[in-house]
Amino acid sequence: MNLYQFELFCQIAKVRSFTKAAKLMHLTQPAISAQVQAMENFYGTKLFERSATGVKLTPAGELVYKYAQHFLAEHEKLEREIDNLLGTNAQTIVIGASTTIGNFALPCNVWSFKEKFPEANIRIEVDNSQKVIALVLDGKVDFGLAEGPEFTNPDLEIKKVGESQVVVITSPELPQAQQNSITIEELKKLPLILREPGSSVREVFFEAIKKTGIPASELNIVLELGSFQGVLEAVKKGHGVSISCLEAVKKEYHRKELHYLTLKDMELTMPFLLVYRKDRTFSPLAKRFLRFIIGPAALEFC
Amino acid sequence: MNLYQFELFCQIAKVRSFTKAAKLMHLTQPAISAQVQAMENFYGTKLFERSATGVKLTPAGELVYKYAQHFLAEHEKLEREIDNLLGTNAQTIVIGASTTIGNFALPCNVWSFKEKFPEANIRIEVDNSQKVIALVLDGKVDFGLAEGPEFTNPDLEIKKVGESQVVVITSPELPQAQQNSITIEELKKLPLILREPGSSVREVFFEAIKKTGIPASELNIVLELGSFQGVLEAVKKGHGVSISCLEAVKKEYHRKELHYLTLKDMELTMPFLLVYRKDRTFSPLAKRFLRFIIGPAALEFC
DNA sequence: TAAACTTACGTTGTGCGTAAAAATC
DNA sequence: GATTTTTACGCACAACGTAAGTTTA
Repeated sequence: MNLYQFELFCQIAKVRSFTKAAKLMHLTQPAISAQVQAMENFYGTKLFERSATGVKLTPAGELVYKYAQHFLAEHEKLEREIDNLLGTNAQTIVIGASTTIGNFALPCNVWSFKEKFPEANIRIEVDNSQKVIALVLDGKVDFGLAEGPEFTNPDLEIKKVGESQVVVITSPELPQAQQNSITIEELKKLPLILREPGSSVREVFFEAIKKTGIPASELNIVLELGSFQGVLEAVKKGHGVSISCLEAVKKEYHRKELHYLTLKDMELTMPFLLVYRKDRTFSPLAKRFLRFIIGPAALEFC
Repeated sequence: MNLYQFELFCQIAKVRSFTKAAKLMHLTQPAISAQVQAMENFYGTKLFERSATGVKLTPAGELVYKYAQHFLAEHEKLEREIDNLLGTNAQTIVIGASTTIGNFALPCNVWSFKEKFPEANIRIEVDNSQKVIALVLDGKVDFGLAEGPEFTNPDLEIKKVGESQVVVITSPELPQAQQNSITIEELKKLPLILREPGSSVREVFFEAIKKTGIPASELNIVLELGSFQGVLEAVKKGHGVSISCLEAVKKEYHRKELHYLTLKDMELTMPFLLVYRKDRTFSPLAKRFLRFIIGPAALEFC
C-alpha cells in the first residue's frame, strides 16, 4: 500500500466517481479501476459499490477513507517538520514560465503551494516559450514551464504536466461568431493577428497547418504582436481573429467580450511542459515544488 | 512513498545497519541502499549517516522514523478494524506443511500471526513435501508450505519463502564429529539413515549427489524411517549418519546431542516453497496470512 | 442508448539481484 | 584487509494508456 493509492482513494471517495477522479488526477479511468482493484485485493474486501451513476463507499471503504485522510495529513506534517528542521522552507525557487502558463495556470498553483510552505520564496520569470527554454539552459532559472510543441534536448529533462485546447478567437461582432467551429479554408480568408515567433501557440498552430499541406504563406497575417494582452485587445476590437489557449480566454468568453471557434478536422491541443537541466541538483524546496507540479495537483488553469 | 518503504526504514533504524536489515527483510543489501536513496531523494535530505560500522539516523531521519512507526501501527489498526467489521478474523485457515517447516518454522510464525489475529483459527496438516503438494492439488488445504527442490506445475503458484542449509548429522561420539565438513567419498563409507522417499531433504540430497556423477547405489543406506524424530534418535545413538536441515537440529547441536558437518564442494540448501492452486480464491483472512508469510516476516526458523 | 465501470493487451518505468567498485575502520 | 555501502547492469513485474467489452439506469 502506498500514499499515492490513498490519495487516489480519497479523491474517488470525495467525488464518488472513478471517471471524475481519473480526470482530476490526470489518469485514465481504467487506471483508477486497476488501483482500486489492487486495494480491494489487498484488504480482501470490496471498498466501493459500483453503479452506472457512480460509486459509493462500502463500510470497509469508509474505514479506509478515514485512515487514508489521516495518513495523508500526517505525512504532510512530517514533510513540514523536516522543512522546519532543515530551514529549507525559507529558500528561493526561480521559475521560468511562458506567457499562458505564467499568467493563467501558474499563479494559482503557486498560491496553493505557498499555503503549504508559507516561507517559500518564489520568483516567476515570464517570457515566451523559446526564451524560457533558453533561461533553463543557461541555468538562470531552477526550471521552466513552457507550452509545447514537444521537443527533445540531450541536456534537458522534459515532462508533460498538462495541456490546453487551442482555439480561434474572434470578436463577438463578427459573422463567424455565430458558428462554433471553422475550417482552415475559411480561416485563410480572415485577417489573422498572431503573437511573435517563439510563442508556442503560434508554433503549435503552424505545425498543425503544415500537416494539412497548406503553405503558411497562404494565411492572411495582418499583425504580429509581442504581447498576449495586445493581441486580445486587437481581437476584441474586431481588427482580426487570433489563436489562443481556450483557458486563457475563458474569462473574456463568459463576459461575452470574445467568441471562440474550434478548428474543424484538427485536434489542436497544446501540451504544457516542465523542463529542467538533467545535470541540475535541486534544493529540497525545489524538489517539493517539482513533486507538487508533477504530482496529482498537476498544472491546471484556475 | 509507500508503507513497505517505511517498514524497511524502521527495520534499518532498529538494527542500525543496511546489511543486517537486508538479511532480516530477505533482500540484498543494494536493494536497501536503493530504497533509502529513493527516500532521501524524496524528502530532499540525508536520513542516515553511513559509516563502515553501520548507519545512524540523522535528525531528519529521526523524524521519519517517528512517523513511519506511527504509520505502520495505524495501518495495522486499520486492517484490524476491517477484520472486525467483516468478522473475517474468526475464519479458519488450513495449511499443509512439510515436516521440517511444520515442526520448526511454522509454529512461531503462526504464533505471531495469532497475536495479530487472536480469533483466527489455524489448522496445520503435517506430512512430507510430496503429500503436501497433493493436499494442495486436491483442495484439501488452503495452501501448502513444502520444502524444495523447486518444481513447476501449471495449476500451481509456487513462491520461495525461505531456505535452510542442509548438513550431515552424526552422533558426537563418532570420529567424524571432530571435523566440520566431509567429502562425498567419506560419506559413502558411512552407514546412512534416511527419511522415506517423498521427503524433501532426501530429494534435495539425491539431486545434489546425482550432479556429482556418483550413482546413488554407492551410498551405504542402512535404514529408511518414515519419521524425523525416529531418524534423529537413531543418529543420536550412533547407528549411522543422516541428512537434515541445519535449523531443525540446532537445539540438539547446542545440547551436544548431535554434531553436524557441511558437505565439501557442494552448495546444499533447501528452499521453502509456498504453494497454492492458481484457481483458488482466498478468504480475506487467508490473504492476510499469505501476505504475512510472503512479506517481510518471511518464513524463518525460531 | 448513454454513461459508468471492467477486461485485454502492448509499452514504459521501477525494483530487485548479481557482480564489481569504492570507502572506511 | 575485512566489512560496509555504492555503482552498474540485466531482468521481471507493476502501472499506465488505448481499445474493446459489459453492465445498468
